[in-house]
Amino acid sequence: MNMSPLVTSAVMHFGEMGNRWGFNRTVGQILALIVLNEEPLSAQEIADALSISRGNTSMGLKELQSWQLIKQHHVPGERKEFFVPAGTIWVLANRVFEERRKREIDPTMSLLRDLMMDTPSGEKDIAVQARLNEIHDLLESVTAWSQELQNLGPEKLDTLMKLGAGVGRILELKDKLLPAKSN
Amino acid sequence: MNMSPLVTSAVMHFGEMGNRWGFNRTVGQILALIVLNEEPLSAQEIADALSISRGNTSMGLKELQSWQLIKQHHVPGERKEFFVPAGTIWVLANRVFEERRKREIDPTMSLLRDLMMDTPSGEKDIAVQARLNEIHDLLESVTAWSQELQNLGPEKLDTLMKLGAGVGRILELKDKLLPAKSN
DNA sequence: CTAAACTTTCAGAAATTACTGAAACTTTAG
DNA sequence: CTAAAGTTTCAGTAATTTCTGAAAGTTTAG
Repeated sequence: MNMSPLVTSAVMHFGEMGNRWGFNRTVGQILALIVLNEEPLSAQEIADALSISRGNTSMGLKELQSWQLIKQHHVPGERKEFFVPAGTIWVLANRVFEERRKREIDPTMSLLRDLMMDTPSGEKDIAVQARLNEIHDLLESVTAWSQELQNLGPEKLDTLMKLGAGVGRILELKDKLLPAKSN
Repeated sequence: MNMSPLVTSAVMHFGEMGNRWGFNRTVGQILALIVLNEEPLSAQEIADALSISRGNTSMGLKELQSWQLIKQHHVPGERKEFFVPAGTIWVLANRVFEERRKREIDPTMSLLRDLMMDTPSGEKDIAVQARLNEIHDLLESVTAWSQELQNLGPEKLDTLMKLGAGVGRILELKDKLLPAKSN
């Protein structure tokens, strides 16, 4: 399995981006390689193509599976396991998003809730709690909203995006349109 | 400047979260401290409160300024500089979002565009370019949309969020409502 | 059961990233 | 101009993260 220059560039880049996206270089490279190949790849092929150790490859694949970005693919008559992307690009992007939310936002929300329950130990702490509350509410809004978008699915999301600045206008109309909404 | 237990917990947590949010532990702690204090803080006070070196503090403040999350605040009659948050929580959240987009998405979009221009070196590369194109379009949609949200501002965003699943319904109505839209 | 084919684990090495503190620099009061 | 008050830089060190490769583990064919 030797990579074309095109694939090589893309794989290298996704490796560099990897750490910014929440996983490390190798994991990013492995993901790119699997996504860009239509043929399922074995762990050994991946290790060879990327010139990384078999052990590292194994750990990377494990991590990508824990993110649900790739899945195993059994080829009849073959002993070894092959790997393919866990879904369309849209699905993968959602998974990354979701996973990052779990790591980057949820723990903070949870802590903020706890801190808001604590008895303030003085004047200043009351103001601090107000701030924390503000942060909490913002995070809550953002997560609620991002989940909403994920539920919409790609086509509707696309409509929404094409709407662009029109969203503002629609919002203004909304009350007239859905006056008796139940939620 | 000694921190109350409440502030300490929050600061420590934001430190831990720091690296997940794109900056390091110390930078996260400094930000939390500045945001939670209504009084402007000097570099020395920050270094003391967090027990970190003056040099590290200076670098952290510099980074936070480059992210536009804090700004200097001059106290008349005082020689030293003080620091305060660069805006409301909403503004800060937007800045973080924006900055991360620049680091995490823009470089990839740019590379993808370049790779799509390259002459494919074979059969397979054509399929690869199709994939890359798909990724590019998705990223483009996401960034366009996130900018849209930022322009809405917090109040409208809030309306939108309260709407929740209603968004889907509105989308279905949209064509009837804005049949002659120009964008 | 055994051997072959393959995978995973993990201790230590390598690479990367963050932090300290002393020296260099800047600004302002006098 | 000089000294004092403050800030920034950066070489070296410390801490953290990632990677390797050999050993241990697993599965299946026969």
